[in-house]
Amino acid sequence: MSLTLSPPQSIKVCVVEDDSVIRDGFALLINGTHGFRVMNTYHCCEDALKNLEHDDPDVVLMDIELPGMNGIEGIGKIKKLKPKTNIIVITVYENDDLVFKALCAGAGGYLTKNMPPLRLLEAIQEIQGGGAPMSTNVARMVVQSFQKNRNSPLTSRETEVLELLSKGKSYSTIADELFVDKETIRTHIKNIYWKLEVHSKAEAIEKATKERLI
Amino acid sequence: MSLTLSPPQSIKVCVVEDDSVIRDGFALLINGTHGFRVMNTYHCCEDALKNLEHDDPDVVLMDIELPGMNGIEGIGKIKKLKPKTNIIVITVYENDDLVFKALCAGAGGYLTKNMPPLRLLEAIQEIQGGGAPMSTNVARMVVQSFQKNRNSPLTSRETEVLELLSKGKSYSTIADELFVDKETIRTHIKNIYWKLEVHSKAEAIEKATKERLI
DNA sequence: TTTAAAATCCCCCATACCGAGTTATTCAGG
DNA sequence: CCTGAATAACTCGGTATGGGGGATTTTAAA
Repeated sequence: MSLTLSPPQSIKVCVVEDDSVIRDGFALLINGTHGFRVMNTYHCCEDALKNLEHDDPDVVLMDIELPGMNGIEGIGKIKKLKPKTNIIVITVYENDDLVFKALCAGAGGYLTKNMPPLRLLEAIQEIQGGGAPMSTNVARMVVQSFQKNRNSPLTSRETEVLELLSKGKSYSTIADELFVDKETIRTHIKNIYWKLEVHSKAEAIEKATKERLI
Repeated sequence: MSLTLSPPQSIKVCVVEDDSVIRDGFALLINGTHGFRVMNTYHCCEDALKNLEHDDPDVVLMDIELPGMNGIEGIGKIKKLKPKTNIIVITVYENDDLVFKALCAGAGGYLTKNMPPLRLLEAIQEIQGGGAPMSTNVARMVVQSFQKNRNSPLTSRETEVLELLSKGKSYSTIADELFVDKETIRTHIKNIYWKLEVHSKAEAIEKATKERLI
């Protein structure tokens, strides 16, 4: 019989959240549920990082706006120290910029604070089971990020050329890959520049990326 | 009092699925639930496209492997004709390639056929409510696609340079943006090429993208 | 504190690339 | 039949790129 305080199948959780009411609420909910155990709670990333090795959490619930280091930075540092830790962002902010920064930094889930409490427990299980818990809006943002603008001013050939250009290929290489003359590619690119109202490769790629033409 | 066959708040659904058992199962489930209505079911995209204007569905449930046009192509054509239609892919295949192709083509959700039946109804409501229903594995794939390789051989400065290079910027532009000399950028790029064992910009970007270094 | 890695800068060279301007042919779809 | 799309050709001047060499300074790790 094991003498540890929690059974081995318990999911070890840390909470990083500056609002003590929310922090304690989460801790209470999680600790009060069989199969979960809160190792520690913190009001800032700095403290959480100090004890990360000792706490050895499976899942970290992470706020974004925090005193000192913000949550995005914190995610990066936790992932660097312990790459297998699963991090779920829990915040009130749901704007594109923050969502993508958090995911790029290594977050494996993204929820908003107005979720029903039981959703939190589901999410922790979901991320441990190989999923990626997301709020409705975040899921949509993420999926939409794959989709192109359907009102592109570019023809399909022009889009094709611009895509290859954005991969760093030269006019000659593109010409070879598309089995046409280099001059044809030059003409396509001139037309692309004219349509996008730009005067260089970098501007074209920037504009096309921003408007999701490629 | 309205004389239409379904109340205005009913979600109009079409099913495209070549297995008649599954197709009829879905239709029965959806039509048997208040607030949902199946407009039509099809065994191939071609037929679904012919009646798309008439059916005017809010949501299309789309299989991938189909006789004739495959589901990915079908998604693109439906979105072209009626961009506001929400499409949920329902398939047995969950590999990266198919998932990303489907999302790029315009799918707004992606589920597997082994889901519990009620999940289908939830998913239809979810996508109509601005969400993006995904199976556990698909959600994880999608989130992981934002994350970089944490074992990059490149230094942070080199990564920064390669990122700007991949945006189509020239050595001089990169130098200006990073407030260093062009010669410094050239050295960084030489080191990047050496580390990645490549000999050109395009190769470097290709390799870095594949290994998620940028 | 010694060392190694990272970041910075400089030179040469030859080729290929790029942006701008202009014109023109072929072909498919409405 | 006419427009848009894709294709191709020409010139011109300047820039970018890849490869070679060497050097210094700053930072981080051992």
